[in-house]
Amino acid sequence: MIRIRSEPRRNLAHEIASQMRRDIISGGFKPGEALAEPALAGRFGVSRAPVREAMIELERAGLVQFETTGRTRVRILEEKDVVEIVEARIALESMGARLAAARWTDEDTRWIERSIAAQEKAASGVKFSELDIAMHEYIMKRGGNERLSTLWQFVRWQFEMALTHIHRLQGKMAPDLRRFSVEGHRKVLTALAAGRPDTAAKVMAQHIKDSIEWYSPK
Amino acid sequence: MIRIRSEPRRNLAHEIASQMRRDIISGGFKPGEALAEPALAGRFGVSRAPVREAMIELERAGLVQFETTGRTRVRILEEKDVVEIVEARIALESMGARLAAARWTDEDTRWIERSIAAQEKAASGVKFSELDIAMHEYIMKRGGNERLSTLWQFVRWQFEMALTHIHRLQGKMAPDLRRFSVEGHRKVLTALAAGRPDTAAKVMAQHIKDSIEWYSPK
DNA sequence: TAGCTGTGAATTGTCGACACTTTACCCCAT
DNA sequence: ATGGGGTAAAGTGTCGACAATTCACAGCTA
Repeated sequence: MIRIRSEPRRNLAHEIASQMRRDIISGGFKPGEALAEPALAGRFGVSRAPVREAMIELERAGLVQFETTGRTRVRILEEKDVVEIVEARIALESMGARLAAARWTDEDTRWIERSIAAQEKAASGVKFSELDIAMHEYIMKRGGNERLSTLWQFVRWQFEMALTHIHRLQGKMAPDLRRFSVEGHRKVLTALAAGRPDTAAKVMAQHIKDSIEWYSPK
Repeated sequence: MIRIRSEPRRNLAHEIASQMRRDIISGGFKPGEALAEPALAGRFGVSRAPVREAMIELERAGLVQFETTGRTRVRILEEKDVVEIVEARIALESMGARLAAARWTDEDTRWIERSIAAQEKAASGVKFSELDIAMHEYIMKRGGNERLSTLWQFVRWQFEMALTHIHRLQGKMAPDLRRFSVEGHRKVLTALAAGRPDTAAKVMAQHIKDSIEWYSPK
C-alpha cells in the first residue's frame, strides 16, 4: 500500500475535520449553510477549540468559506467553480500520470485492471464514482510526488462535493457515461503501461475533459 | 489589480501565520527548528490559541510539519522535495499559462515587459528572484482560476523557502542564470501575447524546468 | 405594507487554566 | 567515560469564560 503522509496529528480537531468533510461532501450540510461553532461543539460533544481548528482545515481544503465577519459557511459551488475544479484536476493529474508512466509496473497494471472490472460491475452511479475517484487517486499516488497528491486531495474533495450536487440536480447518472468513462480509463492504462509520459499526460487530460462534459452538456 | 480572495478572516491567527511565513521563508527560523507554542505566544504577545491556529495554516502550506507527538517543526527540505516542488510548479503554471493565453490583453503584455525590464536592472540576485516570482504570480492570476492560484501559492512559498537555502548554500546566484531566465520569460511572453494556449503551456514548462537546473547542476 | 431602528440573543476572537504527555537533564551504577 | 533510570521542566490538547461584534426580530414610523 502507498502512504502519503507519515502520520497526521491525531487530535479531536483532525477527527472533527474528517467527519465534517464527509458530511459536507455527502450533502449532509448544504451549501451556504452556516456552521456555528457552539452548535458543532455540542454536536461532537467537545469544546469550541477543536471545532475552530477543524474549520481552518476545511477552509484550506476549500469545502468551507470564512466571511469577513468571522462566520463560517459551507462553500457554495457555482458553474464557474466546477470549471475551475476540473481545470485544476487536469493540471495535477496530467502531471501525475506523466510521473506515474515513468515508474509503472505490472502490478500497477493489474491493480487498474481489477478496478476497471469492478467499475463495469458497479451497481450504482455513486458506487461507480467511488471506484472512478479511487482509480484516479491510485495513479496520482503512483506518481510519487507527495505534494502533487496533497494538492490533488483538496481538489478531489471539492470535486466530490460538486458531484453530489450534480447527481442530485440531474437525478441518475447518464448510463452511457459509465461505458464512455471506462473506455477512457482503458486508454489511460494503455499509455501508462507503455511507459509513455507524454502520451499518458495527454490522454489523462482528455479523459477528464471528456468525462466532465457528460455532466454539464453545453 | 487582480484580487484572488474576497477577504481573509482578519484575526490574530492569520496575522501571525503571515508573519511566521515570512520569517520561515527568509530563513529566520531554520529548517528542523522546533516551534513551541508558548514561546511563539510570548514572542507575539498573545495567547496560545491564535498561535495554534496559525500553525495549522502553515502546516497546510507545507512550511511546517507536525510530529506524531504534537510538536511542530520548521519543515526540512531535501533534494527530493525540491524536485517535487518544481514538478508541482510545472503542473500548475503550465495550466495557468494555458488559461492566461486565452485571455491575454495588450495591457498584460505591457505589465510583463515592465517586469522584464526591471529584472534586467535588478541590483541583486534576491531582488531578481522577487521580480521573477512576481511575474509568475501575475501570469497565474491572469489565468483566472482562483483554485489554481491558491494551490500555486502553497507551492510558491515552499519554493521560496527552498530558494533561500539554495542561495545560502551556493552563495551568490550564478550570473548567467539571470540572462538565461529573462530569455525564457521573453519566450513565455511571446506565446502568451500570440494567444497560443498549447505553446504557452509548453514554453512555461520548459522555462521552469530549465531555470531550476541552474540551481542544482547534476 | 414597506422600511427603519433599537434591543436582546447568538457568535466570534481571545484568554488563562489544568491534566496529561513528552522531553531534558541529572545522578548513579558499571 | 558511558549507559540507564528517574525526576523535574516544558509542551500539548482541551476546556470554560468573557468582552466585543454581529445577527435576528419585534416594534415603530411613514
